[in-house]
Amino acid sequence: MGRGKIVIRRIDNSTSRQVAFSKRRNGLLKKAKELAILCDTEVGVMVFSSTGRLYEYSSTRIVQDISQPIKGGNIDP
Amino acid sequence: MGRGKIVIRRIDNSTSRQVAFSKRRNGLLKKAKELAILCDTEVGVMVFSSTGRLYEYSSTRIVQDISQPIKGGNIDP
DNA sequence: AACTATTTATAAGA
DNA sequence: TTCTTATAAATAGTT
Repeated sequence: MGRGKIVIRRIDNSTSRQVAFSKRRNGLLKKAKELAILCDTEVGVMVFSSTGRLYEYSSTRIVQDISQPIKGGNIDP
Repeated sequence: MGRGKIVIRRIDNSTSRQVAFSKRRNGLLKKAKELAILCDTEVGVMVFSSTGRLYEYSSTRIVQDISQPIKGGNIDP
């Protein structure tokens, strides 16, 4: 999908790899969102950069939901 | 990316929605794998069909890893 | 499931 | 890093 065909293999050049990461990460999250909306399904995507930064998408608030104390539960007294 | 442009909104027709789900789900998983390989990063994708079936991709074996007892740990004595 | 016209994503370059 | 553009790739509609 670009000026030239590429093979799917680790990009050696660090700068090129970073640029590709930024572009493709955005593309992946966009696709995930489209899939969830168009097909009315649950989709979750997690991407970690090499520096450990998290980029994510989820069609529902799974993580946020459990971050709240459970009423009458035994996790957060 | 097709014969006609579409708007990103739930596909009403059940058959069309199922077809789109199959095509786009595959596309998303492919993209996730490409991102992980090209950019040497950790990527995880989960997709649930409307019937609850799971389709997933992960660049590393996060879930499988913790399914094994931790040596000297306190989880599985 | 296969086919293709088109749209979309994106590689390379500025 | 952001914008541009040529081209590869994904996919919508069709068969």
